[in-house]
Amino acid sequence: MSKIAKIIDGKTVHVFDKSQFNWHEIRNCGQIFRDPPCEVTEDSDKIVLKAKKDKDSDWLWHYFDLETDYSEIKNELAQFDALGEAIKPGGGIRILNQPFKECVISFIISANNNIKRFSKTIAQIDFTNPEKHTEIDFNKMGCGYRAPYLVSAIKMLSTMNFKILSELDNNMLRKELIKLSGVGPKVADCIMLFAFHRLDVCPIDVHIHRALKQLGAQNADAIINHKYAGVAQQYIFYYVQHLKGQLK
DNA sequence: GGCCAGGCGCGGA
DNA sequence: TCCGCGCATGGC
Repeated sequence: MSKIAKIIDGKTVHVFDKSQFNWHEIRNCGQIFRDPPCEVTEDSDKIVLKAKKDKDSDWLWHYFDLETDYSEIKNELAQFDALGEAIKPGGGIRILNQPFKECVISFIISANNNIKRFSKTIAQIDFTNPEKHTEIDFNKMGCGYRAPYLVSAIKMLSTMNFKILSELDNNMLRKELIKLSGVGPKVADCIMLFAFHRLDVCPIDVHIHRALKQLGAQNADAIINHKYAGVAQQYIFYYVQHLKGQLK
């Protein structure tokens, strides 16, 4: 039984360890770009999550990965001197279990785009029924040249089985995901981390490379290949955004 | 006003 | 298999 949180009733979850749950940090570490799928309110001694309409507390439990103790992950990553400082500002980060389709669609749109712009696009998408959006719809939402990729990928998604994909190892899974149009190595890694919870997968881009160098990581390879490399990546991403002062 | 954005698809070598 | 290029469009 988790010491972090407790299911109170069918719609409510209480998170008692406030040091490892912070929606602002979860929202701004680069894994998700929209409002939470539940009410999040803070009490003096706990955080209260209340599920919306079609969701329930079991769903929230899985979505927020409340079984996992992130203090242990933080301790493990803190062995790297270069990460010591980077972990501090985003201590409340958790890696979500995002719905597969939503994750694929979101990260296709993120490619060669900026966060502010594509967040606005993502806010307009109906993720419960993405099949209903046409190429013209996606164009109106500002998807640009990615509109046909999205239509094609969404169609292909309906032939894919999340459970079967879940059983593949990292290399095989990446290979399958790249078959989706608009999905290359970088977007595939994001999907693996944020929808398949492959915490060892570390989406690498120039920012992360630069940040590791800036943090003085002589052992960047050891970090990138660590079993929690993906989580480390999220602390680094948040840390950089935090320093840039670009967080709302 | 020009460069950039959490890259990717495509054609040619 | 590996380059180099073009790409919609708003933010800055």
